[in-house]
Amino acid sequence: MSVTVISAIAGYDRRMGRWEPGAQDRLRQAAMELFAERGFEATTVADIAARARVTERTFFRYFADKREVLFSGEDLLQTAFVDAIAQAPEGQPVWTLIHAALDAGAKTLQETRGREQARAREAIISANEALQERELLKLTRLARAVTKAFQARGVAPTQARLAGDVAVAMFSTAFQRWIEPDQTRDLTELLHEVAADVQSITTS
Amino acid sequence: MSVTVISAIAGYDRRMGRWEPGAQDRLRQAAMELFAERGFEATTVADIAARARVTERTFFRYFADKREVLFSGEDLLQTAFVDAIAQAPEGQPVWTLIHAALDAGAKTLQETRGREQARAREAIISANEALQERELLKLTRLARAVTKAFQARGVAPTQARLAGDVAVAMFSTAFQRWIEPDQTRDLTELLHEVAADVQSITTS
DNA sequence: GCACTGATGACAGTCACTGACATCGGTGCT
DNA sequence: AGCACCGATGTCAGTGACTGTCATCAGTGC
Repeated sequence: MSVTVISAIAGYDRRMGRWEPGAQDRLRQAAMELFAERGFEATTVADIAARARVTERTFFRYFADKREVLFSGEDLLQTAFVDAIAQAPEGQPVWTLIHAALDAGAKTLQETRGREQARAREAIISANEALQERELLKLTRLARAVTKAFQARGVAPTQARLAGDVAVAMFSTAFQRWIEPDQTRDLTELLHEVAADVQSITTS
Repeated sequence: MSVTVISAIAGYDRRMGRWEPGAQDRLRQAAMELFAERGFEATTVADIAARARVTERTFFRYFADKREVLFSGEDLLQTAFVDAIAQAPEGQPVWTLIHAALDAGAKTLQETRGREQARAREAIISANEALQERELLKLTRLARAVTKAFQARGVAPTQARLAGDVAVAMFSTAFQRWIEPDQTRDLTELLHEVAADVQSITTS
């Protein structure tokens, strides 16, 4: 991070090596800036590459496609969910495990990104359908990973799938409320509220 | 339908008008065939257009993009869900309304497509990530429509959102089981099973 | 010195998608 | 009949995302 900032401000000195290091980080940052300034569609990959002082080809060496630059490093969240489920004591009900996973996820999210950065990112994503599609794919992968973690604990396939979907729905809903304007409450607190809401819905 | 088949078999006679009618249906059918034969990526829009006896440009007049040709006519499902919620008697709990919406959706789905056609379509979609993304976007739109319908009945925003997500998760899960090989049970029956599973999960 | 590696550049190519304009049967009006 | 207009389609020239392939050359180890 500090390297990127310094080189971006002071310029890169060729004596330091053949190429300025940190190309991937520069690309990520350039993309975020340009998407925020002009929007996703109005930004070309060539624009991003130019701002990051590399070629377009290099962009595609680091990111599978133009959208992916906004979605790297979410393995952390998945790991948090899965580990929380796998490491919980034996014999606990599914609902308790979902709670544990959600709390672990909230903790990871708040460590990884602050609320303001999360807002900036969501503003970009919500302005573009293609980006929403990618986010939904990532969320579904998360849900399936949770499903797999439940199945590993012996939960029946259908229940495991539903547990994954419900957990992710709860997390997304709480997340949306967390980044609302003027929202000051903690993500964990909102998650507990959401959990109560789910229970009140499924009780006829 | 009969028009399409007849013209496809017998060829089109120019005396019948300037252009062979039913271009959109021909495009849909050509796309399904080619995606099933070669896969989505290995099929170009030019291929589809050629088989449907139109130009590539005409394809894009009917479908916003290459993926969309597999996802038209989903409004019916959404309408079924929303109407079922809107038209239910006053004072019923959310869980009962979800049941009603799901049953209406199941009925619509079984009328629109048979199980075999649903299987063929899912086989194509599950073989390609980009198509999965589009399907997830459609499902999320469905969930949001359900959310809106619940809000219109006075359900609080957060609960309404969760209700939409849970309803769609239940429908997707039951649908997946419905199209499993050798599955003979009815979609409605599977939905009721899934509903019981959700309740058992959310009960600690 | 010297071979080798790994990150990058250079460049040509494919394909999804778009805008602008041309074409010409059908339809209705006079 | 003649004529003007409409609407579905064709034609064509783009732009931009993404890919395959080969060249380059500082650093590294021997």
